[in-house]
Parts: sequence; C-alpha cells; structure tokens
Amino acid sequence: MNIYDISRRAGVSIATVSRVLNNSPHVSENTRKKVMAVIEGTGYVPNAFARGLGLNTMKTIGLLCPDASDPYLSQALTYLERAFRQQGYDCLLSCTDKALLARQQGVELLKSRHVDGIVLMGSSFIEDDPSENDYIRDAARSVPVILLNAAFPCDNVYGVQCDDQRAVNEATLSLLDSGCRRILYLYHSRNYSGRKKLTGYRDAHAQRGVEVDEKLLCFFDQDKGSVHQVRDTLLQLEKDGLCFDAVLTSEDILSVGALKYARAAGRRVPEDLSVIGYNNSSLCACTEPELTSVDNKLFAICEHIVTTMMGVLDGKEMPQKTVFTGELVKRETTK
Amino acid sequence: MNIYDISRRAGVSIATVSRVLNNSPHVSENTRKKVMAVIEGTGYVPNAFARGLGLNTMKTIGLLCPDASDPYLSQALTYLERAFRQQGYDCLLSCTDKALLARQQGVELLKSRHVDGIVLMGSSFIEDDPSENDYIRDAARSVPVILLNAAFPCDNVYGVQCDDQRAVNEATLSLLDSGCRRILYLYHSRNYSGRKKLTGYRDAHAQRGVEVDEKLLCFFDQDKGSVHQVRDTLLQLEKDGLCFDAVLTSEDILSVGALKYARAAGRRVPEDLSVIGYNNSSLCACTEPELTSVDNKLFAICEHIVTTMMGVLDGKEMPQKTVFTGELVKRETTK
DNA sequence: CATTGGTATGTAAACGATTACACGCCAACT
DNA sequence: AGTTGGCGTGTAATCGTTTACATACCAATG
Repeated sequence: MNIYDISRRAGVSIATVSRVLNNSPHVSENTRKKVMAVIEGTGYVPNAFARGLGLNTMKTIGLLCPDASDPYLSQALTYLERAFRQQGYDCLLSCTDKALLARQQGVELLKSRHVDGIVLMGSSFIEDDPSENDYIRDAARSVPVILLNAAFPCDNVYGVQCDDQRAVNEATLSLLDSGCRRILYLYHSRNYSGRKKLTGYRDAHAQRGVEVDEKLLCFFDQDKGSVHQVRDTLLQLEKDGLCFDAVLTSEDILSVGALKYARAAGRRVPEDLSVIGYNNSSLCACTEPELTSVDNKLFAICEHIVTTMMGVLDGKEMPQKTVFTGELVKRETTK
Repeated sequence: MNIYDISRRAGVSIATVSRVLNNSPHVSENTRKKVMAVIEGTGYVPNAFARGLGLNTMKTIGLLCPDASDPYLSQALTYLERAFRQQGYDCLLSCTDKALLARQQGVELLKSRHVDGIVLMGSSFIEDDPSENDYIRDAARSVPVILLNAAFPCDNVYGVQCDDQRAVNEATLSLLDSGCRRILYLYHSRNYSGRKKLTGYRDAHAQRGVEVDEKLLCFFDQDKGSVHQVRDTLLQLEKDGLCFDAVLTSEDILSVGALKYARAAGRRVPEDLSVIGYNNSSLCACTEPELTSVDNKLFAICEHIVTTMMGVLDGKEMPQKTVFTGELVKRETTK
C-alpha cells in the first residue's frame, strides 16, 4: 500500500495525495475530503524511509544513554522522549555502556540513521583531555549535540547542566556549619562531573579552614557500589580506626548504604552521623530516616535540552552552556 | 557523500561498493581493499533511509513503553535494547502513557517507520475484552508483536510472562502458613496482570479455608501511590479499626509505604506485621528491615523476548505463550 | 581452437515519498 | 476580446541504496 495505490483509488495524482498528507493549502476542499476518505479506508501509513530519503531528515532525535536502568538517567529518558515527541520528533535509543568504544559506535549508528540531533547522557568525557572526545566532535560535525549535565567547548555542542561543584560545596558547608568536622565522601565516578563535585567538597573545607583528610575520600566502582558493599566497607573503615561524623555521597544509592552502616554500627542518624545524598531521587523518601539530598534539577535540565534542541533545529542562536543551580533538600538525615 | 562519490574515487561501480559494504563474497580481495581504503578515508556512512527503502526493513525493533522511569520497566528497557543491538537490531523507543489512544498512536508511529518487530511493555489491555485491543491486532498485521508480561491470543502476537497469579498465590500461602490471618493487599493496577494477582490472593485463602475480608483489598491510583500516601492511608485504616497482621503488595514501592506505616504505628516487622513486595527490585535491599519480595524473573523474560523475536524474524516457529514461574525471595520482613 | 563455466564487475530498475515546474482553467482586469 | 494572475492539479526528476540481470574476462575442457 503506497501513495500510488491511494492516488489511483482517489482518482488523483500522487502529488495531490502528498499535498493532502502534508496539509498543503493548494488543495481544494473537495479533493482533500475524497483523498482523506481513501486514506482512512485503507489504513495507509506513509513510508517514513521514502520520506526521509527525500527530505534527508526523519524528525528523529538520537538518545545515547549508558544505562537506562539508572534511576537518574531513566527519569531523564522518559521526560526527554515525551517532550520530543510532543514537538513531533521521535527518539532513537542507544544504550551503550560507558566504554568509549561503545559510545563511538553508538554515535556512528545514530549518524547512519541521519538523526536530526543527538542528546548525550551520562557523558564520562573529560573537559580537559579533548583527545578523548573526538567522537563528540565527530558527531557535532553532522548534527547538533546536546550534553546532559556536562559541557564541552566545541561548535555545535551545547551543554545543559547543574552546577554540581557549587551544589556539593553548599552541602558540605551546611555539614561543616552544623558542626561536622570529618565528612566521609563516597563517590561513584571519576568523570568530569565527579571531579567537579570533589572540588566543591575540598573548597568548602578550605573556606571554613578545615583540613581535608584524604582517607575520607572513598571511591566505589560502579559495579561494586551495592548497598551492602558500601555498608561493609564503612564498617571496615570504622574498625580500622577511621573517624567520621558525616557522610556525603555523589549518588543517593550510596547514602542508602551509609544508612545501613549506621544501623549496623549502632550510630544514630542524624545525632551521631549526618548523611547527605545527591540527586534527590525517589529513594530519598524510601529510607528511614528519610534522606537529605541535593536536588540537581534534572527536570529543568531536560526541559531546557528540548528547548535548546528545537531552537537549534529552527536555526536560532542558542546559548552554548546553561547552568542550573542545585538545591539542598533537607529531610531527616541532617541536623 | 554518497555511494557514487565512493565509486568514483575508487574507480569502480556503485554495485561493487555496495557489495563491499555488505560483505558480499563476489568481490576480489584487491577491489575490496581499494574500496575500503576510500571509505575509511572519507568517513562515509551509508544512508540508512535509502537502505531501508530498498530493503523495506531497517533492522529496528520498536519498544512501546508507558513509563521508562518505572524501575521495573526501565530495567527491562535497558536489557532489551542491549540484547537487540547485539543481534544487530536498533531500538526505536516510544514512551506513550497508559492511555489507549496514546498507545494506538505509538503503534502507528512504529508502523510508519517499518520496524521489524514490536515489543509492548506494561500492557494494560484486558484479555477478555478484545475490543480494547484492536491496536495490538492492528500492529500484528504488519509485524510480529511480543508482549512483556502479558498474553493475547492472536496470530503474530507472542506473550512472555511470569505466572503472577501463582506467584502471588504462593506468597499469600506462605503468609497464611506463618500464622497470618488478615493480609492487607495493596495494589496499583486493575489491568490483566493486576487482576490475576488478586485471584492468586483469593485462591490462597480458599485453599486454607480462610475467608477474605473485602475491606483488606486496597487500591492505589498510580499517581497517588507515593510512599507517604500509602503510610497515611494505612494509619487511617488502623484508626478506623481495621485489623491486619500482614501486608502484601503488587509492587515493591507500595511495601516501602507499608514499612513507613509500621514505623509510624510502632509495629515491629516482622514480629507484629509481615510484609511482602513484588518484583524483587533493587528497592528491597534499601529498606530497613530488608524487604521480602517475589522475584518475577524479569531478566529471564527479557531474554526470552529477544530469542522469540529473533526466531520469528528468522521465520522459525515460536511458542505463542511462554510462562516463567516467580519465586519468593525471603529477606527480613517475613518470619 | 571453440566451447563452457565460473568469477568479477557494471547497468539499470526498483523502493516510495517530496516538490519544482508546467499546464489548464477561470475570474478579473484593461 | 485579449491579457493577466491565481489556483488546483499533474508530470517527472530526485533522494541513495540494493540487486536481478547482463557482460566481460579468463581458465579449463573437449
């Protein structure tokens, strides 16, 4: 069933059918009705390949996502897909893992499909080592690229992010100002955003004249970051004589592990131990006591990504870098 | 940059270039090398539209998902996307909401893109009201359709599911056999799977000769099912004089609310109150005490969906309905 | 040497849309 | 009446592939 079939049954030319399909004004009301009737009757759906071939666009946005089961990313995914579709764009999903090669292949795939734009999620690239980022540059040569929570100074690349450094800085300050002096920092990722957060932590200590004990910085591999492993690690640290009166984490899930530790070690939260997470995810309401966390404005970021993409595709000038400010949401794990 | 450019630079015909691209054996080693060199040199990527137009397939699977931020579905999403890509298929994502119209439009979209197959996730359709399911029938007319955790007797539609009824039945029996007599059942959904679960609950009571008090069946709207609302509702029920010694829920998140209630009401878990969730999601390890839950074999289901899809696309005969058996994973909220 | 058969390559016709351009018609002008 | 212009419609080229079929070549065979 193609446009010729329709044109034959409606007794018009294919050009007219195409005009009806595309709401062209140059069709008489009569003809339009006649053609529409045939289309409805046959259940005809235009072939998107042919259309794409002719127009060299298929109204598709490519989403590159390292892990759609990560609650943070999956929330972004849902929002982005819905918003783009409302704008008339479909989404092609490519869940690479974090490995550079996989991401390169993902970009290649999206390019071959001639997506109109690419949103790069969970980017692990490093701003100051540009050689690692050739694939972004490469992608940006053919289509606009928007980075979720990252920035990269390159033509046709737009960054929409939360100021993680400042957000962690403020969270750390709030802990220091509530009297904590030894804040354990648990983190998952050494990527750009991860390093910014760490800087925020260090700066806060400098601002308050508190020295940072490097033993308080504790890295968890992505795979090994299960709740129980965090708990056990902290128990071991305590046994090894490490003192800490607060835990700050780069992800909410790590804070859940910290709470498990507190219970196992018999430490009261927040009286003996303060805990602050990051992302303000739905997990925060699930723990007991409920988790104080940094809201990193995912929703606003996604909204702005869609706006930016639409603007760029319309040929408008758009800001290359947009930064939102995180916000500490106090619940029950802080004084 | 198209196939003509390549053929010109390599001094061969477009047919030869195409053969090289498609690993046809009918190309001499010399020519292949020559063409490959040009391709690498120019960074040429074949146009997927043209290819799709010619072949009438683009090696794409359509994923219809009501809500990618649902942890259950997003986990499935991640797994499916990765597995399909390993098989050489890309995924087009369409996050409709649950509304029938939205799902219809989603199917329409996937059809226009000539996906090779469709996976329907989170289907809320009802097996015994076939009129609501025209869109499935419609989709199945053009491509194979596979349902995640559902079944629908229709040609070209395949169901891969967990026997939710039996799983809930066994969970209920285990509560009854541990001495509980008034099991509160909290559920989120009245769809097919939701009703099956309820049946499992009722059957278990019949099997043990315990009468079901209808007041113990408690429905939560998807939007209103937040942890705090569940807690407050249960507190209210208690205040209204309803007695219950166990809570069984259709989703883990509802169980989290039940645990919040227990803490607020000063009831010890599991001594005064047993709690069982459903899905065995990552939430189970986050609560305190950790949540006993039904593992509904999502991983196995997804694996089988991919196998089935690949089989069907290869023209093999595949089972129309596959059922996995759930398993109760005991943790700390049951005796 | 003529015939056969296989292999490497090229030619040209699809695939199904969009759209520039051409055409015919009719109303409204001069 | 003849010219103009606008509107509705149709014709045909175009997008970049794949692939059936044709062709050219060369080695092996009778």
